[in-house]
Parts: sequence; structure tokens; C-alpha cells
Amino acid sequence: MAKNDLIKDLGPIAQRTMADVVEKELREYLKKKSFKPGDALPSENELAEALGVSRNVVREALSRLRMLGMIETKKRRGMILSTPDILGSFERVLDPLIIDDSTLQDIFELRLTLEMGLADILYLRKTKKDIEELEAIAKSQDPRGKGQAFRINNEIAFHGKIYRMTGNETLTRFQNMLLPIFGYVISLEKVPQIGKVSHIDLVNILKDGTKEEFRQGMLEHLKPHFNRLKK
Amino acid sequence: MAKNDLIKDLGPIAQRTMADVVEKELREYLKKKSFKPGDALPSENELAEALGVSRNVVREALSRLRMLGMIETKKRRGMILSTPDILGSFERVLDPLIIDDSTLQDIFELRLTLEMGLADILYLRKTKKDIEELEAIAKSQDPRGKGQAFRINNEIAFHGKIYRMTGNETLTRFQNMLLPIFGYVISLEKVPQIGKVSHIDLVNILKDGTKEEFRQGMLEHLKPHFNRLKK
DNA sequence: TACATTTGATATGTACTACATAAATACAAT
DNA sequence: ATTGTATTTATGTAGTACATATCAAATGTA
Repeated sequence: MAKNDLIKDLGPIAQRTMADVVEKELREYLKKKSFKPGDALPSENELAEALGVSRNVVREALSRLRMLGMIETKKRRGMILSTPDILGSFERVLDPLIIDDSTLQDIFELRLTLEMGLADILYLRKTKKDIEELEAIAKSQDPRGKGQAFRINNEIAFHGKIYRMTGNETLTRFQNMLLPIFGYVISLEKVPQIGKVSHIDLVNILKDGTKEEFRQGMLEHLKPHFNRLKK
Repeated sequence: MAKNDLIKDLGPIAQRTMADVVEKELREYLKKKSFKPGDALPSENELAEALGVSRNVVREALSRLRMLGMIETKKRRGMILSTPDILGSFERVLDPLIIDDSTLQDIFELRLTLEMGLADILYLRKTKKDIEELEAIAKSQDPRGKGQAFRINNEIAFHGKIYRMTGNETLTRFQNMLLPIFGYVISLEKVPQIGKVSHIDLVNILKDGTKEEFRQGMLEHLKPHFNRLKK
């Protein structure tokens, strides 16, 4: 049997460390006991003894949960369960340089999907004031290009404002995190292309147009990106 | 000055532990040296000595990076940088029970946004075979309710298939993670409501209809959820 | 009694040591 | 050339020790 086949059939044995096990164990423990935010956890020593591992291992596992914001620790008081920032952990990993190309492409498409799906919530929440601010941003953007960096900043300012207009903080933060990826993928293209519908056009649609018109306008605006998608 | 103002102005001093600092330090180190996946890292002892902390602290920081999939460790060989699973960390935190209500609502809307934005990529990639499979799923679903659990499973199967049809693995996994949240928020409503457009209707649109018709159909299908959104 | 101060106990944070274990390397043997 | 053996090295785990912050109780004071 060829070596490649062997690798395919067997693969490396996943060797889990005690810290891995304890992390999982703790997570299940928290779930099982249905701890609520603010509830106190047993001390590190108690956990270590109960699990039959060294305090060291417990601390490595706790360190992970702490990073995710699932627990907070105070000296003497002990540890309490808290409500994690769900995007915090995400943020740590979103570096274009360490993400594989396939996933980068996926994220690129994910962002396009969000952009095309915004219209409904946007039209539910947009205010006159918001549109005025968006217009100000769009007008400050000279269509005559001043280089790649300037163009990308424009994009960020404009689209970022649109997300903020939805009033959805998680969504806004999320798209903000996706921006570097998006920018990275765009930077790979040789000749930057611009859609037929400009930012100003979109603002005008937001003023008088319907949801459907806005969606159509956004599609046109993003057309160059959609055109690059592979079937 | 009232106490609340004080808290607002000053806030608690964020007491960062050495592990926090080392984690950040390591992350910057990896970035600065522009390590690529597969590259070997210094040993724990070397890192500890260089940073002037105990090996213990270094291990707590490394444990976090290991959880995120940023590094892999093998005995004797040492540590190597690897490409993290960007959704892996996300998954760990997505428990409806520990997320605050405001964020739950945000995620609910995020999922609706994705659903409404899918049409373009879906129409780019859908195949005849996919539609047939989707139809099979839709037809196996008896519209006469068999209880909440059955209805939710139907939703998951059908919409899950739609996401898979986009060929975007990250997107598919992402929505799969959002499902528990979505289900949880829905379960809070007293009287379950069903949109005018059924799954079978959506399949039929996919067969013959346009992108815009599909989007309109999806909007109708999700109408009960959209109606619950607050302005 | 009410309030301020001191003291003690406790849980986390950090350091250090020790050893088991796995794995790469070199070398010997069949 | 493949297999077996010894050595070395880095991680994985255990355990001890102590600093530090903080809660709680005890003590002192008006």
C-alpha cells in the first residue's frame, strides 16, 4: 500500500492532553449544573482534587475559559461564571496571514452575503439622521481615486456606517472584524474594479427608494466582487 | 459625585495577569516574525527565559493559543504554528444560556440577515441534484405540526441544506452554530407562527423562479420572525 | 452601640523543581 | 536496508512554596 493511502486511512492519533480533557470536563460541569453568570465556582484546589489532576493542569484549562471570557477570577473571592464576549475569541484568530486560502474565500463570500441581506433590517431601523450622516460620508469621498489605501478607507467608513445603522452591535463588530480579510482578498486583484452604483447612489436610494431597489443597488455596487466568485 | 458616575468614569482596573501579557506578547511575536504555518517555535524554556517568567505562565498562554488551534505541539519536536479553525473558538462560547439577551437578539437578526443575503451565491452554485435533494427534504415534512421539536428539526434540515448548497463550508458551519441560538429565541415565543410561503414553495421558486422571487419568498417565509423585531 | 483598625484565613498568581513520556537522532546489529 | 537500541530533548504532569489581594472576624475606640 502506498504511503499516501496509509495516511488517508489511518491518520495521526489525536493525543489529547489532560488540559484538553479538563477543559471539556469543566465546560460540561458548568452546563450540567446550569450555572448562571455570577455564580461562584469551586476553588482551583478543589477542582484539581476532584478531577485527580495537578492544579497546574486545572489552571491551564481555566486559563482558556478565562480567555474566552467565560469565567472571571478574583483573588481570594474565587472564580465566577460570566457572560463571554462571543466575538472576542473570534477576533484573536482573524488574521489573514494564518488563515488558509479556502477559508479566506469563504469569509469573503460571507461578507457579501451579509451585505446583501442587510436591507430588511436596515429599512426597519434607519433614521433621517443616520441617512444624513451617511450622505456626509459619501460626499466626502472623492470619486477620483487617490490610491488603493484611500479607496479602502472610504469603503470601510461607508459600509461600516451602514452596519451601524442597523442598530445591531454584534453585526457591526462582526463585519468590522471581517474587513481585514475582505481587504486582503481585494488587494490580491490586480486591477481594482468599481461597480456602476456608487455610494452616493446608494444614499439616494435609501432616501426615497424601496428595500428592493436598495438591494438591487447594493448588488450593482458589489458586482465586481460577485463577478470574481467561482462557480 | 455619585458612585455610579465614579464607576462610569473610572471603572475597575483591569488587572492583567502575566499569562495575559505573555499571550499578547506571543501573538505579536508570531506576527512580527511573520511566522508561517509549519514553522517551529522556540521551546517553552527558551520563551520563559526570554520573557523573564516562569514556564508555568508560558504554558498557560500557550494553552490558549493551542485551544484556538494557532499552534500545535508535539513532544520533543516542539511547537509549530498552524492554521486555526476560525469557527472552533466561536463554537465554544455559543451557549444560549450564558449569552446575554441583547446579544442573543443580535445573533437572531444576524441569522435572518444571512438568510436574506444567500440568494445571489445560492443561484450561482445551485445544481439540479441539490434542488432534488432539497425537494425530498421539503416533501418529507408534513405541514401538520407534530410538536415543536419536530418543527424545529424540519427547519434545521431544510435551511441547513440551503446553506450547504452555497458550497461555502464556513458559512454552513457558521449557520449551524447559530441554530441553537435561533431555536432558543424562537422557543421563547408562545404561539409559534408560520409564514405564508412554505418550504415546498421555496423549492418551486428555486426550480423556475428568479433570484428576486426567491428572496421575496424567503422574506415571506421568515415574515413571522421579522415581525417580532423591535424598531 | 457604632465605627475604625487590625489580624487572620483563604484563593489566586507566580516560581521552581522533579520526573515521566514521547520522539528525533545516531549508531549498532541482523 | 531494515530493524533494534541508546541518547537526548521538549513537552506533559505533579508537587511545593510563597507573594498578594481580599473577605471576614476580632479587636479597639469614641
